[in-house]
Amino acid sequence: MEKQNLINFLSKNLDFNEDKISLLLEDCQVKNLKKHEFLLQESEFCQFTFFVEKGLLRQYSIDEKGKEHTILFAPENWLVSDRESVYFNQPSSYFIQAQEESDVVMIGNNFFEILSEKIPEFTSFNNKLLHNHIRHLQNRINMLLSASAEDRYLQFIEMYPDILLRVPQIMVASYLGITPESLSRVRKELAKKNFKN
Amino acid sequence: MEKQNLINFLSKNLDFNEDKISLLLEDCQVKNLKKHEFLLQESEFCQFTFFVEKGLLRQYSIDEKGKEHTILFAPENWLVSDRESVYFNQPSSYFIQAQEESDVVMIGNNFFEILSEKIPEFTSFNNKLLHNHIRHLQNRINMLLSASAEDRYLQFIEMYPDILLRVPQIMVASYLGITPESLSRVRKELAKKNFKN
DNA sequence: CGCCGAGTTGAACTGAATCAAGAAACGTGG
DNA sequence: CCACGTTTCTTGATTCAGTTCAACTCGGCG
Repeated sequence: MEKQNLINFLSKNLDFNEDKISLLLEDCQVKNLKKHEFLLQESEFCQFTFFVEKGLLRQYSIDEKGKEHTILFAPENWLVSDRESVYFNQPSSYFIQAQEESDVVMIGNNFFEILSEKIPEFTSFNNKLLHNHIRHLQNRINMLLSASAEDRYLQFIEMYPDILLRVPQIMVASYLGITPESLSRVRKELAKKNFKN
Repeated sequence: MEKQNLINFLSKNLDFNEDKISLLLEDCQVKNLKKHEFLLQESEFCQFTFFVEKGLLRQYSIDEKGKEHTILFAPENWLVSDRESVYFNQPSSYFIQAQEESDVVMIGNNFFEILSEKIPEFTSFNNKLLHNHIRHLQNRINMLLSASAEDRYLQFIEMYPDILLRVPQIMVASYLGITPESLSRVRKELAKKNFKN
């Protein structure tokens, strides 16, 4: 079944049997995306939360000078959305793009409410997701406030070793808030150090 | 009544009458803090969410090099907490300190659950708070990724004109992720520009 | 085969950090 | 309420991490 990862994800966290969840998910579409296809573009209203069944998504913004800033990489079993756009009904300032050929479950905005009604415990699960999100953002702010280019890169390797191998360096750089050239130099330095030790 | 701001805040958002809310808040302590007094210190477990009735709180971290990084300023009617510590039961990596003489309502960690039970609509209000928090953090990340020292300062003035006047520059600098010296120069430059125009 | 985006490297530049010193503002205890 | 020490703010000189610009290589894809 094409939504298997999402079903696992929910049934594991909700302790609700797979068949019932499968039933609830019936009217969520699954979309197959080619590499570089967009799920959301700047100024659009974000209509869905996306669950990545397969592949890799990237959420990013483009600033006034035309520079890309990667907000998030979302590999298998991750959720992506522009909560600001969804929740406050604003046009989004982000792009969400498939970085690889991907399968995505499109979760409508009202779906969470529906789920809350049918599964009481879903509310607290949703809460957990929000808290996780907050934790994640908070840590990133801390990193941006305190760490050098090298430290950021090391932290990134530690946290997302798999992603490093799946995206071009230029995008890692835009996640870390440094230029691709700087990242290239940081890597060179690290290689030198590791060779010495 | 000493919790009046919190009562207003909740009754406005919950459309629940003041007396009932007042009753529910009965077992929340109010604490008066002298300037520089701490509500939370690094490595402690955060036991409360704090609602600022009066005064100004600051949440910050200290990195390995001993530098302070301001996470948040919380003036009247703001909530502060280390959600990561509260929710995931971890020792906190933050300090929460009174920046002025302040009155704070201490909201116990189970209080939100209690409220959810008694006021069904509270759940969605809480949701809104979490989304707001996420929006706030997300915007800050965007700023840190894309804006220069001067831009950050201008954004700060725009967003928190009142706070600017209530805290030393050194703390604004630590919020913006720049040194106090740099902030001083940015201000000087801006003063020059404004004089010309 | 030829092209284009990604990565590397070098040289010059620059925004911000660091270090240092002096002036002003603050607060604490006598 | 004054006096003293501490913190904050400013300014200058210097340094440095990271950016910018430009040239060249490499690997993949049409």
